[in-house]
Amino acid sequence: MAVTIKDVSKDAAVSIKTVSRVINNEANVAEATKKKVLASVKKLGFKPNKSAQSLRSKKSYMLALLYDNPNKSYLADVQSGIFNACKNTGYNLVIQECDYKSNKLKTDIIEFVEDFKIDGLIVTPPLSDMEDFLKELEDHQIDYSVIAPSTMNPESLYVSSNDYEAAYTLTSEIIKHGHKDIGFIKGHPKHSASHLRFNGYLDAIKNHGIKRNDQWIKQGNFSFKSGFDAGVEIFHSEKIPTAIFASNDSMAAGIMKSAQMKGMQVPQDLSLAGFDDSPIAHQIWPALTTVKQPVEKMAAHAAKILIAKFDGLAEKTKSKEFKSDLIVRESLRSL
Amino acid sequence: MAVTIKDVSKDAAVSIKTVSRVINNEANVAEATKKKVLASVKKLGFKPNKSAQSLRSKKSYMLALLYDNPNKSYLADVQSGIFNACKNTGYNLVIQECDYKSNKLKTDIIEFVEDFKIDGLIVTPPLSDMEDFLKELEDHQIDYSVIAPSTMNPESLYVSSNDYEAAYTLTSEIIKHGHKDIGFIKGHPKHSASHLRFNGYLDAIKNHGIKRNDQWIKQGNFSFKSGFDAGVEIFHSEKIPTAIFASNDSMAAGIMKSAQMKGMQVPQDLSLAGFDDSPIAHQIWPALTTVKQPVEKMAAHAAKILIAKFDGLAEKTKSKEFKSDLIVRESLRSL
DNA sequence: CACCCCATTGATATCGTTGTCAAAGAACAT
DNA sequence: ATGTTCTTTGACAACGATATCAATGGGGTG
Repeated sequence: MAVTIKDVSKDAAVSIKTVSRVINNEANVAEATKKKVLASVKKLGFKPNKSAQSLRSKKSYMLALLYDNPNKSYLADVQSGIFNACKNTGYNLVIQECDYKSNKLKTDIIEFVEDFKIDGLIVTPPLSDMEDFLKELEDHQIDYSVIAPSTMNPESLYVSSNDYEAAYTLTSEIIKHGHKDIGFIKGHPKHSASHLRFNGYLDAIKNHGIKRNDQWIKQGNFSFKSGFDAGVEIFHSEKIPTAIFASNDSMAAGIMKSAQMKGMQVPQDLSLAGFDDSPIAHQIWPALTTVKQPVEKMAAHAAKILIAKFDGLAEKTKSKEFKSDLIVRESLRSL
Repeated sequence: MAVTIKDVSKDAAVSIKTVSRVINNEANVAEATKKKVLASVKKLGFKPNKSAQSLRSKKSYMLALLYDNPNKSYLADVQSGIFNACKNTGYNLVIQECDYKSNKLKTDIIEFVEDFKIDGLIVTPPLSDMEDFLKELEDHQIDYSVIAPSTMNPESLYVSSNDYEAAYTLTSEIIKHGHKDIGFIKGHPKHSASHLRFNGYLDAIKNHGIKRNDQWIKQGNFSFKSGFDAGVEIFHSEKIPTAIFASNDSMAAGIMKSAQMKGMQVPQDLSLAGFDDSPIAHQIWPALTTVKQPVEKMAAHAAKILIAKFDGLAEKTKSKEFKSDLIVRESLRSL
């Protein structure tokens, strides 16, 4: 069988409680004792049994990722980031697909957490925008950290990105390229990012003295199809914009498709910009001008602050805003 | 605190062992007793404590998904499938990113499994092609089920797809459209699917009396860039094929980009086909002719046969081959 | 020197299950 | 009627950690 705490205690000639103290980094253990125990731990290759720890301490060393997101590449990046943050911490990741529209959502998740003794949740959009859901988690004393929350409560754990600024910068860049007629495709109304990006666009054109034209502003939902449909609509207008900024890359790709089907060339007849720098952005031609968020890093940080909280290191690792990068590619041309 | 087995035993006026027997569906419990216990379980809302079960029985009720795959959409589909299969079974999913090139792979995974008492692994390409790795798992008596294995051992648990046939069918379809000059981009040499698809292509052209032209057959690695590079090379040939079949959609998109950059029109100047029906296939224009594998269903089945094995229902749920569908879209035109 | 305090340590109970094994009773054979 | 076997059940130990709380001993104080 595997090495247990008992074996270590025998080898180090101390009680099991002392071993427990050492491996849990508790205070009030003499330096010499600590060294002795750690030597035995290493020598025997002792690893605490997770189930036993979990049973006694009501912790599972499991984080859960909550998601309900159609964007597969986003999901994969988030996972990857969390995974990296968990490495060597003893924590692991369980994933949990949700339906944010389900009215059983709250009870399901709470049951799941209590069932598996999940230590903490990492919540992604659009769940991160559901205030009542987060409230419910708090009521049940469930720890969580939010990626891209709609309101940044300094008490809570979150990572955010500067969507507003990034959209402002990208819009300004389009204007710098000589464009004045700039359309915009809004994202899913339930995502707070949609509003931030839209406001960034609005403020940018306003500050550059460009008047808003609602014929060129369409509601999308982040899906390729919604971008395609928005494109079809816009291209039916009597006047067509010279550039369109879509709130994400999928929708930008949708617009590109509808433009190309109409016989328009990108960027000769129409400049395009997206958001996210998802794989599609450079897998189409011309490649999309877009904004790259450090999704992996953000997710990793979200996991880190949770784990830091559990390990009592909350002071060191705090909620944080991440900066996005503008990536200019061929889909944007100068007029 | 939560309801425990003790509470149930009191309520049902039986011993805790009997309750345990009932919830574990063990034999030799009188029908009347069983009913009584189940009534109490329901009444009190009893749920076994996973940590305690795990500690005592050395099971974790956790499956782990092993992956090392650059294709994010594939990963998301696999996850989704497994997730659905786990629903209502009491099992849950942990994900584990691996590096198939690492020489620590074997020990890392075995350590992970033993550490977390993972009940079973679901192995995806390219790990599923590493015979020595799978052998190692068996040596350690670790249960696993393989998605798309290179050799189908009737003893082992696996789900496979008919890559060879699908590639044969797709190639035949291209030929039916009047093409005789058909290029092929091979996939990652470590994936067994690459060879199956290539062989399907080879046999199809041979059986239709078309001679193989190695100038139009390039080695790729499933990445967009490798497709792009292959396209650039092929378009440097003195004679250019009228159609190219790439072993996956990303590479097909890469070829499309290189063609479009050369001023060629798809499908007017070049027909294209991919494989996988990943999101990119219909997010570019013209949309790709491709092959759709029921990835989610396959992954779900992989999880099901594992769980069935644990629950002793192995007879009912067996390894299985899944059929792919041909999807003809605009990227393929008749000559 | 007696006293107290605090840091350090260990014996033992405990978490909530499942495993072992024996006992009780029913069913069957002799 | 008696012995044998099989089904059903329960008492209690065990899994491997952490929690409680008391014991020990060295150092400081008056």
